[in-house]
Amino acid sequence: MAFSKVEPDIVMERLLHVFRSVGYDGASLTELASATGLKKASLYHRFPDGKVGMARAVLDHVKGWDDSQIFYILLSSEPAKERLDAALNAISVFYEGGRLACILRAMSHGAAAEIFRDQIAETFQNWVNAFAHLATDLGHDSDTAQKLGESSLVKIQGSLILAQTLQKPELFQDALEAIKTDFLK
Amino acid sequence: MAFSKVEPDIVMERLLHVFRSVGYDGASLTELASATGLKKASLYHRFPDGKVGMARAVLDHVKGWDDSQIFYILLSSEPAKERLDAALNAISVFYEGGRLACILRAMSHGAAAEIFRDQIAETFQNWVNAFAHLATDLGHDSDTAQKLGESSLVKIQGSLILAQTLQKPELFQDALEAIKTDFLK
DNA sequence: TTTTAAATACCGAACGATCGGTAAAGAAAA
DNA sequence: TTTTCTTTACCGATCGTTCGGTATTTAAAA
Repeated sequence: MAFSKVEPDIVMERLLHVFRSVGYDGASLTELASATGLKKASLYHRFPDGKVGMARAVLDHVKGWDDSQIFYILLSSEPAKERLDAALNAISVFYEGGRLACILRAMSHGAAAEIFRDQIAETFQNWVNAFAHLATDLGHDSDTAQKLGESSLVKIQGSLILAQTLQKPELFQDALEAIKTDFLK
Repeated sequence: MAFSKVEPDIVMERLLHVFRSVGYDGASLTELASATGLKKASLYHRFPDGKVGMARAVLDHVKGWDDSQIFYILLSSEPAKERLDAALNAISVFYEGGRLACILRAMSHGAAAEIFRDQIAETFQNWVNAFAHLATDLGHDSDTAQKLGESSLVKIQGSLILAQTLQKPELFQDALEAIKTDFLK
């Protein structure tokens, strides 16, 4: 690498921030460029596939975060209750306590929906499965565990929407608490 | 009105369908025109404020639906349990059993977010309040009723997202069932 | 009842602005 | 010097929007 005025990690963070804030269609190259501090053509040097490539890179980046921060924790060999606490804490950090939107939801409308539908569905399903796995470790039967996995994602996604539109981040924290209660019941 | 190739009700339905499907930024005038059967210039005759005016009209239309189909039912003088059933049924119909997205969520990204933020927040709050009111009628105390109102919206919104991305509409029906269980507990 | 004028609705064509994207040249690192 | 990265300048396409003009309907005048 010759030189880079802006570190790749920073670029990734900024792209993620723009996409999750305004959605795929709402994110113009002009905004992506000014947010990253790179000119449009420089973005195309780093992402030869353009806007689609940037979005794909962001989704891959998030997938890596999921693997290391969520699935790794939920499926580790620690005591089940500690795993649940650790995962919910990591989730709370990632969404800044309910102040940031979910990138998967932001990519589920318009032009991006068709391109990334399968990848988004797979990620959601992985989340459901990981939570369901933890539920079985906590003694729930298979059917109940599946329902708990689904309801966890429902509560995370739904509370993020309400937290942001009503500007009440505590609704997100309440939802995380409710998930914990459900699992330990 | 002189003459009208396409009935206003039809136009409203088509606009609603496009906006909720692809979001505000994702809905181009070209698509809105072809969906309604009107040319772009004709859309501007009916909606002098252009795309923003169309979105506002759609949100007003949905507000009217909320008032007559949800709030009217939830706050009527019928027995509380029957009100709950009727409201959940109406909601299920409006979202076609989980196959259609929420227009409010679709308008929460990008350019539309800034324009309609207050109106969207108000509508969500009205939903929460209506559900909370019903909860008190069912004998729940004030705090519990508030939580039930919030969790109802969380489940509706969250399950709509999962139902559509995972293409499993039954997740939405499950959520409606869960709401009923929560209220009657 | 017929004629005429106003009002209403629609549409083709074009507007300036912005979209995502690219080619070529300059500058820094190797 | 070669390679890597950034930059300026630009492209065609599409964006939301507007204009000039044409149907169709309503209503007043004759």
